[in-house]
This record gives sequence, structure tokens and C-alpha cells, in this order.
Amino acid sequence: MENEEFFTFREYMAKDDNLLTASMQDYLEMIFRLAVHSGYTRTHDLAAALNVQPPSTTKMMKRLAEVGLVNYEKYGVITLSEKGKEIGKALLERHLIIEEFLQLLGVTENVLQETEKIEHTISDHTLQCIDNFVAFLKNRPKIMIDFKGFQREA
Amino acid sequence: MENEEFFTFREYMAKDDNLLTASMQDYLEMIFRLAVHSGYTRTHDLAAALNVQPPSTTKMMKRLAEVGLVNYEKYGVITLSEKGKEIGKALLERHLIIEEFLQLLGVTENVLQETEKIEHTISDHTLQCIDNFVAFLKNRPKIMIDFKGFQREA
DNA sequence: TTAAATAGTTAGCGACGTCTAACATTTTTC
DNA sequence: GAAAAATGTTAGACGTCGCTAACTATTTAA
Repeated sequence: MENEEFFTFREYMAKDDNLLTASMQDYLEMIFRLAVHSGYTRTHDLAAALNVQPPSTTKMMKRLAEVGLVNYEKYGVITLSEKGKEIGKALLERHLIIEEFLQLLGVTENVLQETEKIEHTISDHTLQCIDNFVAFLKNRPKIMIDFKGFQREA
Repeated sequence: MENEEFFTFREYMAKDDNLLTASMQDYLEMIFRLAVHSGYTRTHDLAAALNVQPPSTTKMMKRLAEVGLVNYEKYGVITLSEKGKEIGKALLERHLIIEEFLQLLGVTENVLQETEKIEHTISDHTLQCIDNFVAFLKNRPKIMIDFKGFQREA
């Protein structure tokens, strides 16, 4: 345990068992959100939603199509493959868990941004622990009331 | 509140008010750790500690020297400037807070790695909330005992 | 005190993921 | 159905931060 090694942030991200970069995850999650109703999205909307320029989206769609996560054809609509849907859904769920967690902790500033940043960095195991803890706190509402008082003192 | 916008992870990191990239922070924190006793460190040791090749370190030292956070001269020792020390210390404290927090949550796998990843992503405000929550939990040891039981059920 | 070992630097490459500018396609509108 | 508007793509640049290969400097030890 003592012999864990340090790596730079960049290295951890690269090492990450998942083969998806943080950006790839961002795009997948957003496609999933945008496609919930219609079933698809487009370069333009995706770029706008992520605050990115359209060419960045096009480039990423090619990459995601290559690894079989999205269905994409020039000038066409963007949809998620089955695998892509699965991942997109999991990413969105992860997002929601973290968001709720941060809110419980009393984070009020830029919750969305904080969520977006954290969600890419944690392992499944950590997410599991967080999820568990959120469930625990929801199960014991008195704790949170107590915590609110504690915050006020601090 | 509803109108928060999404950005890709990369953009959040770049936007980050702090002008320090994640890598810069990694180096600063590690220099601070390594220099605690002797007051300095060297390219070789720093590279080894971060699991990086020496040229990467040299390159980064030049950058950090440019922005006045480290004192660095070719073939010489590496020390932190006053400002660098201040930041390095804060980074290390942040690290320790998050590490403790994760342990409380029951994270047992790769705690170091998870800490390293998270520490670069959260804002001061979020860190503050976490710190606060850790203090709260330490103040109410029964809660953690209760949580341990809850975990076992799950 | 010089040869060998260790440490450090320079130069240049590669992946990623942005961007802009220029061009192509599709859709809308009159 | 042709011109205008909106959308999408290609090409190429850039910054960050890893890397290796080759070279330079310093330290150690015989």
C-alpha cells in the first residue's frame, strides 16, 4: 500500500483502463443527452452543446465511428451504436450521481462544471463508493440536517 | 442556475482560473514533497518520483522558472520560489484532504491515484466543502460506524 | 587525474484536441 | 428551381506534455 507510485495527471488519464479519453466521454454523454428524444443529433447541435467549433465535432465523430460507438456518415445525422448507447447512458448516470453528491456536500458554485470535471477522473470503484454514500445519507436525513447546522457554524 | 453551459473536460481545465495546468501542479506538489527536508530536489529525482523521463522534467522546470515558481539553473538544483512554496504547500494540503475524504467514503482501491486525479479538477469552493464535511464526520464518529454497517448490507 | 558512471540538456517527434479559413453540401425561401 | 442561408467538412496550425536519441556536464572512484 505504501508503495503506490506517483504519476502526473496526464499519465493517469492516459493509463486509465478505459480506452476513452475524457473528450470522447464528453461527446458520448452529450450525444446521449441530445438524442434522448429524437434518437439522433447533428454536428451543429453537438458542437453548440459542448461549446466547441463544428470541425472539432466532425473530427471526434470520425474517431468515435472508427471505434464503433457512433454511426456517422458525412453530412448525415449522428446516432449512437448499441455499445455507444450503453456507455452514454452509464456516463450520464455517473454524472447525475456526482452532481447529487456535490449538492449534498453543500457545493453551490458551478456545480455543473465541478461535476463535469470530476466525472472523468474517478474510477468505477470510487463512483460506487460515492453512490453508496449518497444512498446512506438519503437514508438518514437527520445527518444532513445536522450537517447544515454544522456548516453554519464553520 | 439552469443556464449553466457545458464544456469539454479539456476546456474546463484550460479555463480554470488558475494559470497552472494539471501537470504544472503535479510538478510543484512533488517538488514541495521532495524538498521538505533538504530544501531542494534535482531533475533526476523529480523525474523518478513522477514516473516521467528527465527531459520532461527539464522542460517543465524551464516553464515553471519562467513564471517565477521555481529557481532553476542549468545543471543546478531545483528549489521553489516563495510563491512556489506557497502554492506547493496548498497543493499538498489539498491532496491530503481529498485522500482522507476518499478513505472515509470507503475507497480502498488506488486511493493515491484517485486522489491525484481528483485534486486537479476541483475548485477551491468544492475543496472547502469537502474539508468541511470531513471535519463534520470526524466530529460525529458514530456516523462513520453506522456507514460501515450500511456498506456491509449493500 | 583521468576514465567511467551518473545526471542533465537539447532537439525533434507524436498524440490529442482545440482552433480558423476555405470550401462543399444541404436546406430553406421566395 | 435558383439564390441565400445554414450546416458540415477539409486542411492545416498550435499548445501541452509525454517520449527517444544524442550530446554535454558533473561527480565519483581507481
